[in-house]
Amino acid sequence: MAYRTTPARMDRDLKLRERILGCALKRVADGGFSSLTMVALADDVGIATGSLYRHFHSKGELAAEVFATASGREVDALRVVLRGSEGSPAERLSRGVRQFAARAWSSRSLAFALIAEPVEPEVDEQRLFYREAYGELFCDLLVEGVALGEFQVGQPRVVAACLVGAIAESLVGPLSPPAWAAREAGRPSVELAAVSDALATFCLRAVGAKEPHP
Amino acid sequence: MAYRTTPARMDRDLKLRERILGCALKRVADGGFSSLTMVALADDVGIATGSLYRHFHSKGELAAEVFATASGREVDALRVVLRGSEGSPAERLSRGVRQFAARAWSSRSLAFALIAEPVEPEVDEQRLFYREAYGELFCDLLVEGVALGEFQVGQPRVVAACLVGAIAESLVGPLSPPAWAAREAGRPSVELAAVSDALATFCLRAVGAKEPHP
Amino acid sequence: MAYRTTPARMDRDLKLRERILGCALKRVADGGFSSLTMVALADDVGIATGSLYRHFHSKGELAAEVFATASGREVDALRVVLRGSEGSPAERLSRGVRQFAARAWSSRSLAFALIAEPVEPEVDEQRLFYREAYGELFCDLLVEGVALGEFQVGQPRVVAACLVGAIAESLVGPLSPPAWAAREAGRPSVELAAVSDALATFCLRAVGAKEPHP
Amino acid sequence: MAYRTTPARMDRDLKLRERILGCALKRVADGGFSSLTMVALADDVGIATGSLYRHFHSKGELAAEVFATASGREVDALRVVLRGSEGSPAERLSRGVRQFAARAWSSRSLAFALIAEPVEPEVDEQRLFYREAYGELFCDLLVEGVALGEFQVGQPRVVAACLVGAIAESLVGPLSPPAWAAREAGRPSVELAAVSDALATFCLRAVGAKEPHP
DNA sequence: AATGAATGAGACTTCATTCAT
DNA sequence: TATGAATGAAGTCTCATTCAT
Repeated sequence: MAYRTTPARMDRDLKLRERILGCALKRVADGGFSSLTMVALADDVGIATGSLYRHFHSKGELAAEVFATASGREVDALRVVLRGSEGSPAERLSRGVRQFAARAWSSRSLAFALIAEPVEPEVDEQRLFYREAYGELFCDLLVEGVALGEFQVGQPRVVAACLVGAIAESLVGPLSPPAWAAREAGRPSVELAAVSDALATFCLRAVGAKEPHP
Repeated sequence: MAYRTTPARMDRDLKLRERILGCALKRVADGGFSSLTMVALADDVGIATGSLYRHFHSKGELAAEVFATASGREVDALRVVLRGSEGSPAERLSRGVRQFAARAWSSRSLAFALIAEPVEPEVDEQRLFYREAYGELFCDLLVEGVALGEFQVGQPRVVAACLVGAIAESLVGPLSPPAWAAREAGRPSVELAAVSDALATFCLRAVGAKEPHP
Repeated sequence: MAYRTTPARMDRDLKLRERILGCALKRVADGGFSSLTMVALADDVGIATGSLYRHFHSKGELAAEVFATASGREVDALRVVLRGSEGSPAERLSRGVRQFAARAWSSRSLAFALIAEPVEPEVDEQRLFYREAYGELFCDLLVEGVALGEFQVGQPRVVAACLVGAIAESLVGPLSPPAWAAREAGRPSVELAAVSDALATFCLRAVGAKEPHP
Repeated sequence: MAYRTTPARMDRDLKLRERILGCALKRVADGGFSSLTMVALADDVGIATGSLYRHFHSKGELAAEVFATASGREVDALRVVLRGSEGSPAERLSRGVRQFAARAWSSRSLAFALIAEPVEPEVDEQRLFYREAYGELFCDLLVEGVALGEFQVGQPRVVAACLVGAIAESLVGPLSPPAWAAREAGRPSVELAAVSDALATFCLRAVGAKEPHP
């Protein structure tokens, strides 16, 4: 009652909240988001199910915060390198990219859960399959271009994946329901044509194409 | 015997199967994979729940086929342009990328469901948010590099997204559980260092950095 | 229409009916009664599901007839030996028992399905467990009695199982719902006391107890 | 922590668990194992379906425990008489058999469900019918043997049932899939010939045949 | 008469959320 | 305040039976 503002309590609550998030993160890292159930989580933490709801209004909120926590760390780490480190932008870009890859590598399964979230196992299989299918198409083209002296690409498979990712990601923003709603509400939003142009230029340059095409 | 192979019957069956897939695709496009339930789907199609199981052994199989159908179309369309159209590789790459974007645009929400699969709605929100956060970091760097004359980038926001996508996607393959298993079984597999190098080169070139860095 | 009594048709129908029963028997022998489904059976026979219902009103009827067919064969074989063969009753009894065991042995899984029908796998496990538990109790007693020179038993484990079976089976009749109903309807029926006495005498003699106890 | 081990709570839980088992037992006794469904059971107990799963992992586990509970009581009761009571082995055997019969009698339908588990009602009918058919064959032989002074049998019908039970039960063990697997894996296991011999001797003695036959 | 796709009730199971203690 | 048993809606899947073709 006269409880709610006791500093000691606030402190304890904060600690508990973070312990919950820590356990949840561990669960997601080990078994993906689908293994994050409230009962199992409460058990991990050593508290009652109902007590979770003192700290999070719903499971969705909790899951979102788990995602945010994990991603937040990565964004912070990236910020340090990209903004705060020495060297030219190109050096920092290179360094940032490499660090990102190295960090993801060191927490493989968490990174996988964050980047490629599982829905149904069979669907996941398909996703990997089609990602490779796209990649292969680009890969063939890259090899051909390299043979003609038109492209400069050392590892066509990796570069092909990069192209797939670049294309997909550049579209996620504009395609996302919020962006959509914005557009329909008349608010300013990126146009497809602009994205398309920028994307094409990006890809051509990335593969070392001789001259920038329109 | 009389009946079993009647063309009319086969035709009707094929049509029903495709009608089911069609309705399922619509559901996924409208509400993501999480809105694809057998009861709701059967209701959409106007048949009994059990009847779905005459055409698909399990929900997973159905969902996988929905994914495959939708993705397959895109892969096919891309193949035509990338492999079968006229022009130099660079021209074809450019054309392919633009077509991909245009097609995704025309089926916005399905494309979104395929590229950025929903888990819990709140988690999805976070994903978009953090994708932007990553993007913003890169964007700042791009702007800085452009100001210094080090990078050549017209639409920093889009290019930043491309970078995020390229990085994530190039890692999805090596990070995926199957790739993992392969590595642990001693089978050959792409090494992180190689990916990392190729990735860095890719990014630097894509942003028009003057000189290729290590 | 003028169809129903054509001899040829009747003949064909009889043959089909028996083919159905044959396939059903095979199914039960291979996978127990739980693997007997109408769709699978129709598939085995090579006819339509609905056609099964021309020969059997319901699945229950079909299953009952499968049971009857299989058991009928055994009863017939037993009758030949018990009634129709040469030798004294004791010789015939001995011969009949041995034949029964040998036949069951040669169609192990069908015999098991008939004698110890599966319900739920876990329940089955328990049944076997408790049959052994009963058996062990009797076994201990037999060993003790043999040591005291009171019983004459060569294979206590087998004899213990025989005791369990004799007791259970002698009760199945009187315990069965039909027998019950008969009793309640005032119709004559075996009394528990009589069964109990006969059972005890049977068991004592069977284990070679020196003197018949009351 | 405050709560988790409260005696009152543990007591209530135990009571609920036992209440569930009690209701399940009643269901099985009344309608056999096939009438034991989770929805119906939850309804009987007056709780939600899902609550059953707090006490039992699956329906199979629950059903197995019902079986075990009921059978366990009988085994315990039998043990007391067979092992723990006074008198010679023969006296104890006689007493045990009679007690078993009396107890089964007092819970007629449960005993019936345990001893002769229902699959499909119609199949059950057949089983009873054929048990009688076997019995009748033996009965005739017994009557004949008695008339010749070769057998000593007071109640041929009951003794005939005992013979059927003894034969079936002595075979259930060796015929059971586990025993099978053991044999195929080369592990020692009872041989048919041994069972057959012991069985024949058992039966001949049990019917008071003058001389032991091979 | 034969077909077999369709039916649809009903079985088991999971899990976010609530609320009496 | 914390607890955690209970809830109950919702999901997937099975299969005997029917009936239009």
